[in-house]
Amino acid sequence: MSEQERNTLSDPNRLQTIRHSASHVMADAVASIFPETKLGIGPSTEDGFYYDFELSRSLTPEDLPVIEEKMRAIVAADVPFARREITREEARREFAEQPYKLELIDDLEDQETVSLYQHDGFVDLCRGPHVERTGEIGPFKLLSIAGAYWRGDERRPMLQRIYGTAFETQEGLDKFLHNLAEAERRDHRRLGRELDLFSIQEEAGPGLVLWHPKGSMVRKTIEDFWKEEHLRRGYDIVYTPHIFKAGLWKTSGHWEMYRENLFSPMDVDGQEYIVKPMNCPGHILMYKTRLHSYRELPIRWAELGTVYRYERSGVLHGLARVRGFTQDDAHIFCRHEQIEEEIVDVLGLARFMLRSFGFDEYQIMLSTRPDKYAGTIDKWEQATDMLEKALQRLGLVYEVDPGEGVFYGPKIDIKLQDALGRAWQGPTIQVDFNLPERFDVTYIGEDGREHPVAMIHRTVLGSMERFLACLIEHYAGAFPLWLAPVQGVVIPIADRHLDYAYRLASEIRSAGYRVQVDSRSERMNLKIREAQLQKVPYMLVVGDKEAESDTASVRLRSGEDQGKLSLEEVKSMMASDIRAFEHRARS
RNA sequence: GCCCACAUAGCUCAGCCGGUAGAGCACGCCCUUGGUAAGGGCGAGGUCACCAGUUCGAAUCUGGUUGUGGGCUCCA
Repeated sequence: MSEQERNTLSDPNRLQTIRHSASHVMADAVASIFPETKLGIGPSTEDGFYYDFELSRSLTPEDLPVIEEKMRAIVAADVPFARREITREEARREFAEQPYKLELIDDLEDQETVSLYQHDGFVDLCRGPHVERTGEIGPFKLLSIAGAYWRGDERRPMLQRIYGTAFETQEGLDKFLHNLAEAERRDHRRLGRELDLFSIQEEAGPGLVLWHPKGSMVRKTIEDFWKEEHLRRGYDIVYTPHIFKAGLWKTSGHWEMYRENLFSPMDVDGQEYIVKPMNCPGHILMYKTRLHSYRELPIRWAELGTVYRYERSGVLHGLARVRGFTQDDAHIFCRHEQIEEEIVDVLGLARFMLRSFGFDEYQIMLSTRPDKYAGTIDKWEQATDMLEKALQRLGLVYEVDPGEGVFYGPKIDIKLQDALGRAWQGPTIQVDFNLPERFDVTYIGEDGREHPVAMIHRTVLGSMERFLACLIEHYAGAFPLWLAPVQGVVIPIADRHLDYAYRLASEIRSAGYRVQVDSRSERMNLKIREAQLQKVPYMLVVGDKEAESDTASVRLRSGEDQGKLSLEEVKSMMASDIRAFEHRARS
C-alpha cells in the first residue's frame, strides 16, 4: 500500500491524530487571542476533540468564529508539527508559566524525558502522535463552550472547554453535522411536547413527569407487556408503599451510603419517614413476614415501583434523568447456588425485552466495587465472580467498569444502542449479599437450619421514564403499531360520512385497536397532514365510494397508499403488523 | 451543586440605542363539505419567569431567585 493510499483510507487512528492535532491548533489560536491563557488538556474524543483553558474572561459563542478563523489561517499556513524530547527539568522550565502543565509533568511516571510537540510558535506537552503538517488537518468545526473541572474533580478549578470536531473529508463532517440535526429532530423533549406524550413543569417541580394520555397509553402498553412476560417467566407481581420509616433506610444502609440522593425526611406523628429511593426494603419486609423453605426458592418479586431520588439540578434532562421515576424492578431471593442460573435467566429476559422493543445492539458492562461500599471485600468478590460466570456461560462479550457498582453490590449494566447508535442505560442486574445480611433475610435449608438468602436486584428496561425517552428517540416518535398511542385515525371526507366513520372506527376498536375519528369540519388534506405529523400508523379515509362499498382507503404513515380495503382486510393488516413485531422478539 | 448561555401569547420566534408589546402556527366563532401533507374571514389571548434596584419612565440596564439548554461531576 502506498503512502498516499494509507493516508486516504479511513483509519481510526488517523482520524484521532487529525483531531488531536486540531486541538493543538485550536489551543494555539486561543493562546494567541488570549495571551494569559493557561492550558489544560486537549485530547481527541469519540466524535471530535476539546481543549480546556483558564482564561482572563469567559468565552461566549461569538468567540468561536474568531477562533475558527485563526485556526483556518494556521491550517492554511501548513506548518510542520515537530516532536522534541526534553528532560523533566527542562520541561518544568519550559512550562513555568503553565501551572496545569506543571502538574501533569509532576504526575508523569518517573520517565527521564517528556515529549513536546511544536507547530509554528506553539509548544505543548504531548505524547503525540500528530499529523506531519497543519495542512493535513481536514474540515473542522468548533461546536460548543462548556465548563469542565480540572481533571474532572469538582473540588478543582473549573476551566473553560471548547468542543470541536474534525474529519478527513468534508462528507465526514457533513454527515456528522447532519447526525446532530437528526438527533435534535428526534429529541424526546421536543417530540414529547409535539406528540402530547408528557410534560415537566416548573410549577410541578423539576424532574417530575406528568404523563399525558398518549404517553400514558404507550407506558400502559409497555407495562402490560412487561407484566405478562414476567408472569410467564415465574415472577409474581407486588406493590409496596412510596414512603417508609427512616429506620428502615438506616438498617438498609441507604441513610449512610445513599444520603445525597435521599429527599429530606418528613414528620408523620412524630416519626420520620422517607420517600423511597429504591424498592428493595419493601420486598425484604414482605419476604420476612414468614419463614421460607429452600423448596420455595427462588422467589421472584416484580414491581413497577415508583422511586424518588434527589438529583442535583444540573443533571436533570427530560425523561432521561428525573427525580421521580418508575423502575421495572424485581428482586430474586434465592440460594447461593442458584444465583448463576438466575442471572442467566435475567439476561435472557433482558435480551428478549430489548428485542421486543426493537433494540438489537447493546453493550454489556460489569461494574465492580466502588469506593463507598457495604459488606466485605470477600463477599464482593464472590458476587462479582457469579455475574462474570453467568456472562461467560452465555458467551456474552462484556467490559469491566471498575468501581462503578452500587454500594450494596456489583452489577451488570446493559447499554442499548438506538437508531442513531447512541448508548442508553437499560437493564441492570445486581447481586447483593449485603442487604440480606443487614435485614437478616434467611431461608430454611434441607438441614432444617437458617441460611442467608442471596438477593438479586434487577431491571430489564431501567425505568419507564428513561426507557420511553430512549424509545421516542429510537423511533423518532413513530412508534411501531403495537406501541402507538393512536393506532389509526378515520378521516371522513365530508360531514355526511361521519356516521360511516364512527361505525368503522367502533368496529376496528372492538377488534382491540386504538382508533379515533377526526370529526372536525376540516378538509381531508389537513386531517391527513395532522395525522401524519402525529405519526399515526394508519389513516383510514372514508368518502362516498368507501361508504357505499363498506371499505376504507388506507394510507400508511410511510405515505404508502394501500387503496380501498374492506374492514376485514384492515383488521388483518393491522394484526399482521403487530404479529410481525412479536415474532421478531421471540425468534 | 459548578461553568457558560437563555427565559416575550399554548408553540416557534421578532421587538435597534430604555418611552407600558408584534408575527406565523395553535385556539374560538362564521363561511366553505373539500379525495391523500396547511381553504378563507373575523376574534380572543401576554402584569414580557419571579423579586428587588437604577431611572421621570424598564420586556429592554443592574443584582438576586426560579427554571431551561450545553457541558463537568453524578446516575435508573
